[in-house]
Amino acid sequence: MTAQKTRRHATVQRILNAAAQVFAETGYEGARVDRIANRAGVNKAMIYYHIGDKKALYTRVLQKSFGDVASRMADALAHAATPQDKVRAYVRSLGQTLEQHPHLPPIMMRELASGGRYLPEVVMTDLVSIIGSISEAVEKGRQHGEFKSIDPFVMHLMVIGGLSYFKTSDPLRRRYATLISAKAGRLVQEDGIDLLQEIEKIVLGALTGG
Amino acid sequence: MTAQKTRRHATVQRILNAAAQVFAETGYEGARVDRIANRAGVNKAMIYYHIGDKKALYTRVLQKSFGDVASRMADALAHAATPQDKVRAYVRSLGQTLEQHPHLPPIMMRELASGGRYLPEVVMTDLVSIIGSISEAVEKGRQHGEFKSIDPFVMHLMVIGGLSYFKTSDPLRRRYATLISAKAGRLVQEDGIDLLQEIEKIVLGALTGG
Amino acid sequence: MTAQKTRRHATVQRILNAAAQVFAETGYEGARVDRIANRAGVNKAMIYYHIGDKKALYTRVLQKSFGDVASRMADALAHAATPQDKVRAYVRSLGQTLEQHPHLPPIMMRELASGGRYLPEVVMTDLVSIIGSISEAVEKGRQHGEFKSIDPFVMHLMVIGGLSYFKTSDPLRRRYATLISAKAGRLVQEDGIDLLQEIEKIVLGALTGG
Amino acid sequence: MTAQKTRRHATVQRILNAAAQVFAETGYEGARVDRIANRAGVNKAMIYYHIGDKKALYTRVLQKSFGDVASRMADALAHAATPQDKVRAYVRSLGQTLEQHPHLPPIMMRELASGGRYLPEVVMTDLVSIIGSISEAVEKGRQHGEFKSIDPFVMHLMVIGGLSYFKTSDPLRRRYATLISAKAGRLVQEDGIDLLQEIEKIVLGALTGG
DNA sequence: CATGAATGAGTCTTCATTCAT
DNA sequence: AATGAATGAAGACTCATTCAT
Repeated sequence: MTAQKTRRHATVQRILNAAAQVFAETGYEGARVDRIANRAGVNKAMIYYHIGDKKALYTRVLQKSFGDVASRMADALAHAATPQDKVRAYVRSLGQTLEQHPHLPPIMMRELASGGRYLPEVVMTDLVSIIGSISEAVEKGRQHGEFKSIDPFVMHLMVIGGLSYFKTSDPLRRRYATLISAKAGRLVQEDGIDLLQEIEKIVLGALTGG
Repeated sequence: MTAQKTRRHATVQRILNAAAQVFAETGYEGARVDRIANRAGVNKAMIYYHIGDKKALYTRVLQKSFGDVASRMADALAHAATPQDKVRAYVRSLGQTLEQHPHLPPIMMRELASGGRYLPEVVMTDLVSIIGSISEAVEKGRQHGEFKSIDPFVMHLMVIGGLSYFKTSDPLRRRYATLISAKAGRLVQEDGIDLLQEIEKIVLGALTGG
Repeated sequence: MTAQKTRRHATVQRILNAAAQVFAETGYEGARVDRIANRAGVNKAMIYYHIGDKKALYTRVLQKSFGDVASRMADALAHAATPQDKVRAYVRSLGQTLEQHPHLPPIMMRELASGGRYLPEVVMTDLVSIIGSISEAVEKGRQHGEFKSIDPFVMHLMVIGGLSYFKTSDPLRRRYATLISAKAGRLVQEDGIDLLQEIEKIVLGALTGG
Repeated sequence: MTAQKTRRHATVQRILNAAAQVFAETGYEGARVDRIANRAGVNKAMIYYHIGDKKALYTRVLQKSFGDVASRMADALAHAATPQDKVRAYVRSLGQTLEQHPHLPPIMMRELASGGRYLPEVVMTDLVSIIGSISEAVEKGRQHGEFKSIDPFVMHLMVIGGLSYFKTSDPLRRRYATLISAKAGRLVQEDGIDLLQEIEKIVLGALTGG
């Protein structure tokens, strides 16, 4: 029984991982169930057997992925003391989570692009709770006189949007590397760029600056 | 003859506008040629006659849309004198262009999400030139001692990403208005928010601050 | 325009006829849209283009077929004067209609077998109106003292059921011809049997007899 | 060993009963092996283990069901003395058997509708023997001068067809009760109708009547 | 130019059947 | 015997694209 349960769980995980990849690469409409099955190394019918139809599969992927973002963020913020630390932890947590779930930015961006057509409420709750937490930190910093009055929602969108755009523009930056270095010179960094540090610098600069 | 040319031009424009909308709403894979024809009020075969297949249609939409972004930006930067003015003009130009072409953020985000699969080089050239211009302005400000050392590429991604996320999250913000106000309180602004001013504040704050 | 309309109409008719055959032979569940398209000599997608999905196609077939039964019956009864003539016309009309639409008995029987799962209300109205008409005739005959008191609904079920069973048992009677003549002897008639006359004899015998 | 045999037998019976129901409700093509297994409360693979594939299962159901009809009929006719009694016993036996095996009419009707595609010869032998018996009775009645010359095969089809149509039309009569009472008035009876008595009246009326 | 009809290659989904444990 | 997992072959339906008029 335990052996069977383990086997089942492994199959489901393989399916969900493959699905996350394929959905990220091609979007919901472009994703082919066949392709997901192939990449997961399972028979296509097994997806329907273990999970359900394409939409159910997509929802499972969303829940799993976004749930992880929220729980990591909650953890990170809980371990930070001062507002400044919380802001740093916030940027760092987001950055690390997106690093470890490279399918997240594409999926999030497509969801937004389609008006959140398939986004289940559970996921939305997670996302809103993140905004709530960082807003709270910014507000507290303002009350303590450490921070200037900055709109935390706009700030959050710039951070998450900037991170997403950076991550997803990677293939383009590689493909058009010569074009870019010709037109934009040394200003566009190589992989070596410490993205999170730069974002942190901009955010804290705006919050604390002159 | 001229009358015919005008008619033809009008038809093509109607098709391109309809296509921009549909591609923005549903993405390339989700877009249906039938739907585009319907929304343009033309017979489906006319799309093939006037423009070509779905891919060609998509490329035309991309070129038309992104070309406009670049030319407006060039214009805006040319009329700004100081580095600070240039940064303000940059934010304002981007914001206004996206305001007038609401299909742009979704299309851009989906393109990035798919690794720029269909992005033609012409478009890429436009995008890179924008980055080049703003980088130049930032660098000049730094040399003048007005600006701190901020990575202009990361800054640009935060601006364009923030704008895109803000625009495209509108339907979600409406749909989950109650959920949002419950969890994130007054911190999430209503439509009244002056988005561009907030972004400007953050960017200039980071560039000039403390 | 007229040429196109004619062409369209012809295609639709070919589809409906083929569908009636295939639904009769194999039932709704057993029918293959591919097979219907083949038999109609049209591309499968044309069925969806002209009519709709499998269910819509089935409904169309039912309406067309049963509608014909009802209108022929109304016609036949209108031209009969006395109750006895009406009963004769009733049997004859049913018999002839089923003769000309050999797919009707199988379809009706399967519908009944499945509890009328797909039977649209329009069809039911037709069927009920037939029962109403013959009931009226039987009642009138009873009031005139020509007929004994016979339940017209049961009588109708025996007539329509008997006709259906006779028509649909034809292939079995052929396949097991030797078995039948061995066990049931001369009592089971050949094709030469005048079915309608026999039914008429039984019905009128019961109505007027003894 | 005997305990095991009993267990096995019970399982097989549960499967056959469930299968009879499901085949009756949805036909062979519409029946799902999963559904049969569920309704029987056994694992799907057990059906293949104990009985065989879907077709074998269907054949088993047919044999079991129709075999019962024939043996009950033989019994009933054996206990009837006069031709009239035999006709009464015939109607009554058929009616009671169908009452106790409500899945029989749907299955029989579907078989006929499909030309007896899956009907095994054994079953056909049973059915023919019934016709033989009643034909014999009718013929004897005619020779004794009690009966008029009525074709016993047509009569049988009307009886079995009428019974089948009555039984299977029950759900439709319930669903469209208001429609029916509006159009066909009091003529269509409630459940209280004594169907067998009515059929008997019609059959004996035709056989003996003036 | 314009339109409705036609086509063929998918794409999702289901299901009878078998396998491993 | 019994079970859950696995498989492969359809089958319904869609859609980009082309054709005839």
